[in-house]
Amino acid sequence: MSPRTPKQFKEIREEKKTLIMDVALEHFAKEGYFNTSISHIAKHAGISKGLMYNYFESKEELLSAIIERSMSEISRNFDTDNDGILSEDEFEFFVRDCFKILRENLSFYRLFYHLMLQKEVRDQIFNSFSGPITSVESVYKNRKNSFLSIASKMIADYFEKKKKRKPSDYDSELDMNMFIYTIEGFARLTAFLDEIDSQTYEKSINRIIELYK
Amino acid sequence: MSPRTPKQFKEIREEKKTLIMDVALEHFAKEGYFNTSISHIAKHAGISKGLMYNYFESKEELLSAIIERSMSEISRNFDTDNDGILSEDEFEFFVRDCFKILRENLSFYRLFYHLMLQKEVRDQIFNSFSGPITSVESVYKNRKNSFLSIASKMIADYFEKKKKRKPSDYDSELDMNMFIYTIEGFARLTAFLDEIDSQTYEKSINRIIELYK
Amino acid sequence: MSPRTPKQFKEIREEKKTLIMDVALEHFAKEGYFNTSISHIAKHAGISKGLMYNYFESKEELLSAIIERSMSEISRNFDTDNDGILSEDEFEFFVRDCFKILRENLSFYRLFYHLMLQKEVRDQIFNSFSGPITSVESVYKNRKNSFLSIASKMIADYFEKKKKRKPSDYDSELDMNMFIYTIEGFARLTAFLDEIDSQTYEKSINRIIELYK
Amino acid sequence: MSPRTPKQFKEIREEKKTLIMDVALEHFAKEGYFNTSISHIAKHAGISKGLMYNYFESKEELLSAIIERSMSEISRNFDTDNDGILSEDEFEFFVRDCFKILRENLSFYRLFYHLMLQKEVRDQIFNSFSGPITSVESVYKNRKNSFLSIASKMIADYFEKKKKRKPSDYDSELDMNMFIYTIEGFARLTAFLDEIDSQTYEKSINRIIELYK
DNA sequence: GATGAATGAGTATTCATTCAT
DNA sequence: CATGAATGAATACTCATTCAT
Repeated sequence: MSPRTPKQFKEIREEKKTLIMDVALEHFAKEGYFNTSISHIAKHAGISKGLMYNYFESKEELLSAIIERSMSEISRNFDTDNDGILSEDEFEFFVRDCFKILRENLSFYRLFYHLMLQKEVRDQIFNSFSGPITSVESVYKNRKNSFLSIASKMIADYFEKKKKRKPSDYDSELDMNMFIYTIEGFARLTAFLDEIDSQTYEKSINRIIELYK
Repeated sequence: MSPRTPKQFKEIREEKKTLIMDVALEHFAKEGYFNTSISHIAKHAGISKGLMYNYFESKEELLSAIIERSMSEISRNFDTDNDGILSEDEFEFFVRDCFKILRENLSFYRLFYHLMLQKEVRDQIFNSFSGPITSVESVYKNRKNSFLSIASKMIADYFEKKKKRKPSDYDSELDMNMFIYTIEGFARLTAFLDEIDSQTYEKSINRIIELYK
Repeated sequence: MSPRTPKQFKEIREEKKTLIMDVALEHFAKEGYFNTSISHIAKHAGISKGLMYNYFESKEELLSAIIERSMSEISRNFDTDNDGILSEDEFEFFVRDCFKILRENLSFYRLFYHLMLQKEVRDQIFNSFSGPITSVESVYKNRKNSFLSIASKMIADYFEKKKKRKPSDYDSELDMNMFIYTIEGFARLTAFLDEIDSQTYEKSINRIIELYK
Repeated sequence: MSPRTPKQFKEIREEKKTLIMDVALEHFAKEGYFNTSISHIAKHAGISKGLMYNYFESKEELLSAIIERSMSEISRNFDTDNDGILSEDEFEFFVRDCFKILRENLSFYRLFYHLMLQKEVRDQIFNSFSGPITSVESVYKNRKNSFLSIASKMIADYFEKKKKRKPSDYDSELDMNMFIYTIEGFARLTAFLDEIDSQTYEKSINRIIELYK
């Protein structure tokens, strides 16, 4: 009966927020953002509609929070204890990381494809979000300081560096593009698989590394 | 004074239907299916809301018709004057064809990604549609006779055949998967580009062919 | 190739009108007036929507015409070659007539019940329509000169006259009401029967006559 | 400050539901089901259109709920504290009950005639509804256990029993039919009367009892 | 006369959001 | 913090009616 401490309140708030976001992401990714009503989310989260608005200002803000959280998680999970420059081994880790994270965020990934059409969503994902990796000094000036920009930059740098190991006619940009296409396609096709076969999955990753390391 | 002939009526219908579908696809692909209202489409097509329903039973049916038309166009444009077995040169043509068609159907492609979440849409695209290429006898029995199944089959056969030209440890399935990932990723990233740089585009295609022919 | 005579034109017009009204009545009585669209009627009558409006000014006017026609037919079929005063035998004929006509106009009767709620319809049926029996001089001044009023009057007169044959405590009005309730209920229940059993039907009529002659 | 208790919520819901159904029945019975829009009902009930859908899934469901409620009320009001077998006195009570209830449910009765055309409505009224009188064991096996079936059965039994008191040539079925026609016609004509004259009403009921007891 | 494309006002229905309690 | 009744603007869809040909 003793009143909860402010800390407990905050914890409860965070828990509820997390719950709502989890449920929302699940349904957004399964039935689509537009086909999922606030009522539906509230019911499945076991709360009232009104409470939802206690935590999120609007449906759009809820979506935003979900995207932000997922992007944040993704970036946090990346091993970025380095100077932003990838050695060959680090590149391999980097790729493996990407796909580990993909598997752990399939729902989000699906939702992301669904929402790609909305310019605001693209903007949020590519520009607005700034993760914790703000230390890389070499981020291009004309790009937003987002996790994705930084990752792009790291990849670009890696392929640029790769040139040194390659014959003079090596086209690093083209090679990088091929790499990007491959991981993108692999990610997309994986995201819409009903079930992932671990063996095939691993084999594909190994091959991608073999091809582009 | 005399009433229009049935032929004239049919022409009017066909023209209007095409107009509506064109406008709808444009807006579906730009603002998203769910954010595009029938009113909006009607206004931009310069017709009344009611007329839309003279041609399409519902918004969903309009979408369906658009998908079907695009799939039909795509399949019609494929050079399929062959036995379903691709020689090396034909494979090259096939890949080039794919990307030519992609460029000509960017709007549809975007919409397609947007709608991937909806199972019914996936079903329609992967199963329901049967284009004119029904002559390939070797289509797997347990697959629907759709254009996409046939294309998949042709690709699978090509990579299987490729084995003969390759060392004994050649893993055709893995190679095929890499190929599919690459074209898929290339397609997807291209679809969401604001503008396509023809040179980069061609270069990428050439490289894909070089890598997987 | 010779141009049709005005008479032929008129015949064609009448035929088409009849066709439309027949089809409309059929569907109005089956699916209800409000659930039957003009398109539906036109399609089933094998004509265009536009042509319908060539014959009838509106859907309501079509309904009106149907009611008028049915009422007219009904009144025409009544044996009214008399002075409006029913002898006992004539009463019997009158009752039999009523139910013969009912059987021949079941669709209309059903529709009539459906529309009873609409005051305009009740008005049209009870007041507006004036059949050919305008010769009965004794029609109450404060009633409209319609077929139904006249029939009511004839029945009222009959029961009034019946008094002479009955004991002094005979309540002709009450008896008449019972008669009216019985035929009304019989009519209504018959109208919504899926199929009429002729034997039961005749037996009921005979009994009604027996009871109220 | 404290939120409403579930009980309070339930009360609000019940009250509003009742209000909506009352207003809807009133207007359905006056202007007809098809001519009464949800907007119209909402306006007259002093609520928003949206709220209606908080209580009823659709206009049709609202109608259904009204029918069910009326049928339930009607059956509840019948004195059925007996074994389903009517003595002569009980028969008299039964008839008087019928017409008391009729007077109390004139709106519903009018609506009922209006909707008779719709097969679904007939089905709901004759079959679906099962009131509390489920104790009568002799309900025919092949009939639904609805209030109307049970009432029919009780009447049929009564007339069958009446045979014993009557001469050998007494046709109980015919007599029963006459009875049913009379009450049906009386009910129908009463339902569409602008105003009921109590004296005539009572007199008619007395006469019906006198004739068919 | 005859056609059916075209209109637009009207209707049911949905759903994010607010708010009294 | 929590509830769910209440709102209203938006949306898909219908259909009687008009009109150019």
